[in-house]
Amino acid sequence: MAETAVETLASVLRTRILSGELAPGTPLREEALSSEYELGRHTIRAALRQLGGERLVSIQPYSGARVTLLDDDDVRALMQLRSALEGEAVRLLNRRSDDTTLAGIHTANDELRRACLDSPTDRARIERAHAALHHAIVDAAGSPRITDAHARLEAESILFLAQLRHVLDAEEMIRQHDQLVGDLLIRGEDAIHEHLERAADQLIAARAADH
Amino acid sequence: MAETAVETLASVLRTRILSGELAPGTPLREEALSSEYELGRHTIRAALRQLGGERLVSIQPYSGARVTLLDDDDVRALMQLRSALEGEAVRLLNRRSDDTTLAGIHTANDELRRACLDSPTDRARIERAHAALHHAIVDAAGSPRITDAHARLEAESILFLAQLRHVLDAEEMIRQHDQLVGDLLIRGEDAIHEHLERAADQLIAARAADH
DNA sequence: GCTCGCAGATTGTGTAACAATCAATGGATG
DNA sequence: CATCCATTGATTGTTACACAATCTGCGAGC
Repeated sequence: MAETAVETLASVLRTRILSGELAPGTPLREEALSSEYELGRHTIRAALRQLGGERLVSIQPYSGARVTLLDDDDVRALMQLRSALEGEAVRLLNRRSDDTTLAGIHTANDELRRACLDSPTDRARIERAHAALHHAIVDAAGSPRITDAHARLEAESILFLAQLRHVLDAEEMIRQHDQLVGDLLIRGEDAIHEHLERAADQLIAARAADH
Repeated sequence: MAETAVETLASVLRTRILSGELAPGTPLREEALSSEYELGRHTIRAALRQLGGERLVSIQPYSGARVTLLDDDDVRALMQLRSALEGEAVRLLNRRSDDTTLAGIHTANDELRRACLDSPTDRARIERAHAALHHAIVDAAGSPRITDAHARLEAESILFLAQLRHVLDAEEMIRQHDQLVGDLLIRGEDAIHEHLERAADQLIAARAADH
């Protein structure tokens, strides 16, 4: 059955990164990981290389690996991809749009609201709920292919959310998503395009502000 | 200035894979690469792990790395992403649609036709031209963010083309793209959605045929 | 205060060795 | 003759050690 050490390590680190425990920018030192997990340095390096290929960590020669900090271009490219894909999902959704398919979206939005109100400081929970809502929207389109395609962007999207933490408080999070869900049927794809573009703009503007 | 050995190796292998010199399914043996490039096995392994993260090679425990063979689900997810993105590009394109922006598309299509007629056996050249045409369509939308997002899918798209080789001959390639370019302005995004879906279906059907 | 250079820390790469697993070969058996 | 199983050879997975290459921060000297 043999899951190799490199694979398990990569998957553990991936989880720690996506949960926000390892924040974007955090350095990942080989010796530290080596003694923490009791694995040889080469094993660590292989796992880091793999995560590098997945864009979850960035590797600078002779300076080491750190959790990826998405730069402005990364953010815009990622959001454009999501925008195109989620927009397509919404278009399909509005073509079928029976009430049962929308139930999942409202449930997910309620869950997000509850997370924001119950535990506004537990960002990991909020981010999971946030990702789940967007996932639900894509799912509601009823195309397994779109769901697959969206899943491929999910890891990086969560990385984006981890950076958005300091920009968007829980209240604003609720407000924006209530509006999104309310507008979905009326304004269609434009609603989600705007929603995603606003998020990207907010992060980029906030970063420009602390110059 | 120090480009590390792992990086150069990864980039050399990437090029060889995307040029089609290393066909999908080809095994990549560590010892062989080690003596071919005169590098230690660990260096090879690190590069392979990175390419694994980029999805260009698939690594099976204790059985080694091979150039990724996209399965049906991979193909559908990739095409759905491209479809959403290129569809978005076409929508933008038709909103501006001045003649100069279209010139690039026609040039690229002419180049593709020339490649198919001049050297129908030089698949690498045809694939470059093919990728360039789709790239030109996305470029014509005039949004650098969409271009960025599309670039991220390009490597895997070329991998898809490498597998499409045995399914689509040069003649059919010309026909489908002449139709696509002709329909772009009239039918808009639907034209490109159909174009991409047909390509995916053809590959999947052909594979089902040799069971 | 600034620059230079040195020293320590960290990463990059290689070699050697061995364990773990796979794959194919070949017999033993029905 | 076909089938199953075991052995063997090839390949990958992992480690330890060594050393080179490079970065980084700190202090000496100006």
